[in-house]
This record gives sequence, C-alpha cells and structure tokens, in this order.
Amino acid sequence: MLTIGRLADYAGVTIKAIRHYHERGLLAEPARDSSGYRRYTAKDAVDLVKIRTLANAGVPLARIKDLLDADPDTLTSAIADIDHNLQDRIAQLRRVRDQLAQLCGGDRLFVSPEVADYLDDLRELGVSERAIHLERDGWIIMQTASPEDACLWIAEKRELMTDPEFRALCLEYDAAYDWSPDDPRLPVLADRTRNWFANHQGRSETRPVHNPAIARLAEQSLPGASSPAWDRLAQLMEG
Amino acid sequence: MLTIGRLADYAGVTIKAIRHYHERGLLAEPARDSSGYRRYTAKDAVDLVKIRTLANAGVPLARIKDLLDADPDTLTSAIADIDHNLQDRIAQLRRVRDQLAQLCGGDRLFVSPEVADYLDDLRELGVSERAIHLERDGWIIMQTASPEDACLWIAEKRELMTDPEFRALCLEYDAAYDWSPDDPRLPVLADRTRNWFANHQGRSETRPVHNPAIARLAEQSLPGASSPAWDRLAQLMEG
DNA sequence: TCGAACCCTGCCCTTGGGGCAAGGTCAACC
DNA sequence: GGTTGACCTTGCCCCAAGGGCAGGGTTCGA
Repeated sequence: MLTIGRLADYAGVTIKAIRHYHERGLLAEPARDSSGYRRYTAKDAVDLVKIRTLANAGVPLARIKDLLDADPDTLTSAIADIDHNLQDRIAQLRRVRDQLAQLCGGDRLFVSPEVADYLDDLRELGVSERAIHLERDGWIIMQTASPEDACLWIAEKRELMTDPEFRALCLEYDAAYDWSPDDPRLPVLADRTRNWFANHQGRSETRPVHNPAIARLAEQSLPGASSPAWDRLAQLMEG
Repeated sequence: MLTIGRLADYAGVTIKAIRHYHERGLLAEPARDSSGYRRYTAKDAVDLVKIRTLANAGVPLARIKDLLDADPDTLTSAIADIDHNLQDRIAQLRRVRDQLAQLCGGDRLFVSPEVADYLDDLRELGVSERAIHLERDGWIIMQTASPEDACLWIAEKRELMTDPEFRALCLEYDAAYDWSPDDPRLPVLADRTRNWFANHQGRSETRPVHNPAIARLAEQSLPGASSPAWDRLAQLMEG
C-alpha cells in the first residue's frame, strides 16, 4: 500500500498533481486508512504512469480522461494521432531553432526572401546602412499593407536593379541625403533622374513604382525618412 | 501606418496577444489616431516578430522583456542558452514518443528493465497471464516502497530462475491456483518446495526473498492475489 | 445610408498545476 | 514520555498567456 508521496516519486510527479488528477476524475480516489491518508494500489500506479505519459505528450487532461476508458482500437488510433502531433511539434521546434539563429543578424525574419535578397544587393552595391534600414522598413509596411502588391513590386524593383544607370542613381540618392539643400549637384541629379525615368518608361511597360499614397504612407511610418537635400530634390523633380 | 489587425496578420499573432504584450510592457504602446485606434510603425512590426520568435521558442514573456533591451553580447549568449533548451526539448519529445509507443503493450513503462525481462522470462516459461500480472503488480509495489531493495531482489530472483527446479516450482504454483484445497497434489507440492528451500539455502548465502512484511504489503495491495488452494498451500508450508 | 468589417475597453474564463496556511499523524530518537 | 522532522489533510488564492464575450464606436464600400 502506497502513500501519495511514494506514488508521486514513483511516477515522477508532484503530490499536488496527483490530487489534481483526482479532482479532474482522471485517477480514482483510493481508499483511506484510519487517519484519512490515501492508500494506493499497484493499479493506481499503472494508471498514473499512463496519465503522465499522455500528459507529457501534450494531451489535455480532459482528453486523457476520455482515452483512459476508451476501447483498445480507439486508443490505438488516438495514440497514432498523438504521435503525429508530436512529430509535428518536433519539426516545428526545429524551425523555431532556425528562426532563432536569424534573430541576431539579418533581416530575413522581417521581410520576404525576395526583399531580403534585394537588400543584400543594395548592401553589395555600397548603399549606406541608414538607407538600407529605411528601405527595409518601407518594405515591411508594404508587405503588411498588401503582401501581393509588395510581391509584384519587389520583382519589378529587382528587375530595375539590373540596369547600371538605375544602380548609379540609387547610390547617388543615398549620398545626396547629407548634402546641403543648396548643393549644385542636386539639380544635376534631378535632371539625370528625369532622364532615366523618361528613357525607362519609353522602353518598358511598367509604371513607376512610386505611388503617392504609398509614399505618404511610408513617410508617416518612417520617422527620419527625409532630409533637407531630399526635400529639395523632391521639389526639383515636381517643378 | 498599420492597424492592429494588419500587424497581427503580418506577425502571425492574434490581436489579443498584441494587446497583451502592450499590457506586459513588451511592446511599446503606439500613437493613436483621431478615433483612438492604435497606429503602428515598421519598428513595431520588427519588435513584434522578435517577441514572437522568442515566445515560440518557449521563452517566458517576462524574460523576453529583459532580452529586448539587453546588450548584444548578453542577447547572443541568451539565445545560445535558449537554443540548448530547444534541443533538450526536442530530445525529450523524442523520448516521449518512445514511451507513447510502449503505452499500448508491455509493462516496460511500469517496472524497471530488469523486472520487465524477468516477466518476459516467466511468459516464455508458460506461466499464466494472471500470475504474471500479479507478479508485475507486486514488483511495482516493491519498487515504490524501496527501489534499491527491489533492485537487489530482482537480481536474486533472476539468478534463481536459472535453476530448472525453481522454474518447475513456479509453473506448479501457477497451476495450483485453481486446484481444490483438498487436492492431493498440494501436500506433494508443499514438500517439494520445502525440499528445494532446504537445498537452496544450503548451497547459497542468500536468505529467502520472502519477507513477511513485504508479503503482507503485497497481499493488501493486490486484490485477488490468493485462492483457496494457495491459502491451503501456505498452511501446509507453515505446519 | 446601410451593413460588414474593424477597432476600443473591461471583465471573467481556461489549463495545469504551485504555494502557503493551519492542522493532524507517524516514526524515531532521547 | 516528549520532541522533532517528515509526512499527510483540506482550503484558499495565485501564476502565465492569452480566449471569449459584452457593449460600444469607426470606417469603408456599395
């Protein structure tokens, strides 16, 4: 005859857990001795180990209760089910490990692989980290607002990046961020940009990616996304 | 600017969870628009994905809060720690799968491997399932009452099982369960048993495994552990 | 202008126990 | 025959990490 403490040690469970199983009706309340102590039998030990095994597998106590007095066939198929569940969870934990490893570096957790590749291209081109960060945040906003559009846009943009003149403009824009608004290079850059747009629209069917609504959206959600020189540049382009 | 619903979709999280993170101080409360709706930025999205990644790895929210504003070195080592944790949990789930597979058959979940082997020996010998079940339950009681003693006893018993006469006695005892208490074979069996005990104690140093305290214990905890014939046999042995 | 789809706060509910209080019991040792 | 420490009893409230729902306001598209 076992006391609750011995039974708990045997099954690798706390006393509190056993009492909890009694309350939930999972484990039958055993007989009491003269002083009111619970006295368990070998059957209780077997039942408790079954309960523990299922609970360790993540089965909710309510379902364990059902399984304990199910017929063998039902039990077998339920166990197969639970096992699949375990396999899934193992696979999921492996995926979480991969994600965890990316937490410390890179942006692949936050943007689609295509955008991440694009950001790497920018980095390789020599664009500043500030600009890349800004660009990443812009893509995050776009992806949340409309994942399908973002997917089309990034494909388009990556296509543009194969054009040497476009890449040069990107770098120039990046550098212009810190210029004075009176810098004589600004009107030159504005002209060059207008030229490229004209050429490019002539050659391709794509409309410019710059959509005013999105631009406003991005502006509002990207604090510090502008500078005196960039504001001046925007004026020059409109005028 | 993102609404809470879009942000939730982006991060694969419920709206309720995001609000929960605000309450816990994990994610900064964002600015509100004119109607009181929360308006999120790309930074919030990044923070939320970090939170989600850590939470998926099983890190408690309180610890995530600390990690989010820890210096990079601390973070790196914390992540290594969390990753070890994940590996452990994966290994543990694999063990649970093995245990689950044993839930449907066999006694290895309930007794030590030695006892399980011993039970298999009995089965091979041709002992009835009723007796094996009784024996198993007895060993469960012994293991819970005193695992060290049970370990010694099972070693002793397995040693005895190499003796052909002992094995024969085991089978005979099993068969005797159903005999009438007047069966003439009972006194013969009692004699044979006494003989064996005498011989065996002469040859070996071991004291008989049958300890009265343990016997009483087992009797009380094993309902149906006796029969008229067995009771008579006990009488004959004592007399 | 209406309905559907969002958003807000506040409140209680869940799972699987943990912790602690306040008290009874048991066994061993002195 | 005490006392001490380990064990058992019930009862109560507490935790994480949200879920569900009530009761109400907002926005958008047809």
